[in-house]
Amino acid sequence: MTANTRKPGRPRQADNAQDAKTALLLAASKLFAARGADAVSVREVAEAAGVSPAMINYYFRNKKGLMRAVLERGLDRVLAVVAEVAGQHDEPVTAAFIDHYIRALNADPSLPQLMVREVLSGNPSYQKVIAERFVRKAIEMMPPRIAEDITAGQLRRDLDPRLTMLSLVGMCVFPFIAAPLLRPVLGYEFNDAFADQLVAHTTQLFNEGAKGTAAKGTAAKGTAAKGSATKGTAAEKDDD
Amino acid sequence: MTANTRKPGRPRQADNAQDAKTALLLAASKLFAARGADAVSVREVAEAAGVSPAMINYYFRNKKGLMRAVLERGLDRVLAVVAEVAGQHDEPVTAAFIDHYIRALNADPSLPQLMVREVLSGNPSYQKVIAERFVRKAIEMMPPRIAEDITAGQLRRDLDPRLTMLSLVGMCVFPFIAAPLLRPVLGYEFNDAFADQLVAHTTQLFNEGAKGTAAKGTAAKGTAAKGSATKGTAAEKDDD
DNA sequence: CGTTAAATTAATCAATTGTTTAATTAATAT
DNA sequence: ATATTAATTAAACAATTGATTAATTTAACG
Repeated sequence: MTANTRKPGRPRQADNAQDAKTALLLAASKLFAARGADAVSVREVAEAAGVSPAMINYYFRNKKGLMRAVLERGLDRVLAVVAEVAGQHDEPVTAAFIDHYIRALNADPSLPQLMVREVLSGNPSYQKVIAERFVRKAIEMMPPRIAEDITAGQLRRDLDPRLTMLSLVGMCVFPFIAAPLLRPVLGYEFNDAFADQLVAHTTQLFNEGAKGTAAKGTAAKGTAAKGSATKGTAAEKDDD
Repeated sequence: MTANTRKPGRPRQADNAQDAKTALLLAASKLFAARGADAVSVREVAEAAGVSPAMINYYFRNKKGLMRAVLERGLDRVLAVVAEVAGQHDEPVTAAFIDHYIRALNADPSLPQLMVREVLSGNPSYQKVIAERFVRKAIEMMPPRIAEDITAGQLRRDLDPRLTMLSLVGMCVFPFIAAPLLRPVLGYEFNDAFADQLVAHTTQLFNEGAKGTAAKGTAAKGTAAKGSATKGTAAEKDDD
C-alpha cells in the first residue's frame, strides 16, 4: 500500500522493526499458500514484505530457496501437532488425531493447501522436502501408535495401521482441500462450530462405521448447509 | 522429437491424422495434469501436439481457454462415473461409490490431481467451472441416494448425508492425491492389486468402523509396503 | 474455373519474470 | 579515525512467456 520508497544502504537499527528476512518469510507464506508459488512474483512478495526484490536473493539465494523456507516452516508446524497427538496415551491416537488435526487445520487452512499444491506440483525437490521432513517422520510416529491401540483392543485387530492412517488423514484433510468448492455449494464456513461438527461426525464415522444399526446419539446433528446455496458469488469477467 | 517443420498453409486432408484441435486437447490434458497449467508453456503444448503455438489461440482463443477445455473434459469423465454409481440400485451407493471411484482414479490418477490443483489455484473462474459442472451435479445425485439408503435401513439413521459424502470422497481420493509422497515412503504402486486392497480396506472401514470388536475377516490383508522403503530416488541437483 | 473461406505457420511484439550488478548507507572491527 | 563488512536499494539484464500479425496453402463453393 505505502510506496515505502527507502533509499539504498543499511537501515538504522530500529529495535521494533522485524528484520527483512522474517518479513519476507511471512509475506511469502501467506501469498504462496493462497495462490501457489508459481503465480506469485518475487516483486509481489517483496512489496508485501516492504523490502526490495533483491533481498530475496540476498537472504534465500533463489525464489526456490524462499519457497523451500516457507515449506519447511509450514511442515514443522503441522508436524508439531502430529507429535503432540502421538505423544499422549490418554485416549486412542486416532480419536486424538481427528480432534487436534481438524482443529489445527481449521485454525489455519492454508497449511494443507500449501502442502497439497506442492505435492502435486511434480517438482521432485519439493516433494523430497515434504517426504523427508514430514511424511517420513509422521509415519514413524503414527502407525506404531495405531498398532498399539489395536493390541490394546481399542481398535479392530484386522486393521492395517498404514492404510488406516491414510483413510484417517483423508477424512480430516479433504474438507479443507475442497473448501473453495464446497463453500459456495454447501454453504459452509470455517468457524469453531463447523470444526466441532466435523470432529463429531468424523470421530463417530471412523469409530462406528456407517452401517451400524444402533444410533449411538453422538452424531453431528443438522446439516452443514446453512446459508443460501443458490446465491452464487458475483460472476467475474468471463475472459481475462 | 521430430522437428516436424511444416510450411504454412492449410494441410492436405489426411484422413488418418487427427485434427489439430483434439491433438492440442490431448497433449494439454497430459501436460497440465502432470505439472499444472502454469508450469507448462503454450510452446510446449504445441510441440507435443505437433502443431504451431498459434493454433492454441486459433482454436481456444487463450491459454486459459485451452485450460478450460481440458478441465471440462476431465470433469465430464469423472462425473460419468458418479452418475453410473448413483443410477444403480442393486447395492448401497456408498459401497458402489468406493468400488467404482477408486478403480476409476486408479486407472487415471491424473484426473483428481488436475481438479485439486485448480481448486487450490484460487482462480475463481476455474473454481466456478468445477463447482457448476461437477460439484453441484454430484451433490444433486449422491446425497439423496445416501438418504435413500438411510431410510432403507442400510446406513445408520443419524448420518448426515452431506458430511458422509465428504468423508467418503476424502477416503477415496486422498491416497491418489498423496501418491507422489507415499510411493517412495510406503513403497506402494498403482496397479489392480493395490486398487483391490484399497477398495476392500475402505469399504470395511467405512461400513464397520475402526472400533468394532469382532473382526469380520474381509479386511485388507498385508501391509501396503512392499518395495525397499529406504532406497530413495536418485537425488537430483540441490539447486536449479 | 475463380473466388472466398478455413487452417496453418513463421516471425514478431509487448509484457513479465527471476536474477545480477553497482552504488549507497550504516554497523563493526582495527 | 579508518577500513571492512553487512544490509539495503535502484537499475538494468537476459530469458521466457502469451499473444498477434501477415503470409501461405488447401478446401469449399459458386
